[in-house]
Amino acid sequence: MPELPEVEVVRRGLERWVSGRTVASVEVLHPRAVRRHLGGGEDFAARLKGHRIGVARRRGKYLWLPLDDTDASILGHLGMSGQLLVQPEGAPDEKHLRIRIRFTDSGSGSAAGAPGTELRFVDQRTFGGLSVHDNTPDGLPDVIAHIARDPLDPAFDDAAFHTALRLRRTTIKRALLDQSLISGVGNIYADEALWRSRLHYDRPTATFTRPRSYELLGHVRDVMTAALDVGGTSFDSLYVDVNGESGYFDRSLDAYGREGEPCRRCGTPIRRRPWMNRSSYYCPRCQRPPRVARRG
DNA sequence: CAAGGCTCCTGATAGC
DNA sequence: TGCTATCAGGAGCCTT
Repeated sequence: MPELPEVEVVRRGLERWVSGRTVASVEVLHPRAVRRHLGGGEDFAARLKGHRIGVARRRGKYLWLPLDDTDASILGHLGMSGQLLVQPEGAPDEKHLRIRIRFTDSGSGSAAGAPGTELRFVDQRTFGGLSVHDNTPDGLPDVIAHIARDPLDPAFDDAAFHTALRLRRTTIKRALLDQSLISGVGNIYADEALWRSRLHYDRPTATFTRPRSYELLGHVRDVMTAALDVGGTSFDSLYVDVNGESGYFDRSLDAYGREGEPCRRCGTPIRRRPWMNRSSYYCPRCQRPPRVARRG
């Protein structure tokens, strides 16, 4: 389940292995993988062919590859199970291979004799996908203009985040998952940051003081940075980075997925609660529910 | 306009 | 054995 750290690992892999290469051909093997591309698979392929890939960029969980000499980019989202793999040409197709992108510097067009590589989008659950969009004047694909900056972005405005949080009439975990308020945080890192902050997921955002908001942001950054340092999180074999290497940050999680296991601070068994059609993991002792009566 | 619920999808797993 | 139910969940879209 890729969140910001995992997507950043992928972005770095793309920058290393894909940026600067020119697209020779594109194969779309599953229409759902390009469903955000309004022109369909054929148009997607046509928009890429012959264009050189610029430096890979990322905002939150979105990443994009600018197409040089155009005002457009390939936008990608990994969804739940998406992978961008750089594979040797001729390697057996993955079971859930959705899109294949070949480059001019390999295969039959290769001047060197070395086997070339291709970029593959592999996605079991097909929540992710690739598409081409025009850029805004800021160089952002237009369809993600509503996505907020992420907490690792140097231009992220902590004070504005606190102000926005105070104005919301919602609870803290919902706010953390709202990509128009702060991007890159998913269910896993939300639970981890809340555990570190000793905050219950149902605490109303309107109760947040500035120090509390800042402390939470600090923990969000710390847990993401720690995950980045070990190359991303992996809970099953679905997530691997751009070169197919799994992360292992899941061994360092304190709350997520630890139902019944002792809290690493106080020993109380971690609880799992159904929440918004998913789960929230928290320590019932360290993260006390708000006193305010909850509806429902 | 904001908030919250629904839905898309596949595979692993549990229960009967 | 084989079926069904449940869970994983990001984010666009729709309703209230």
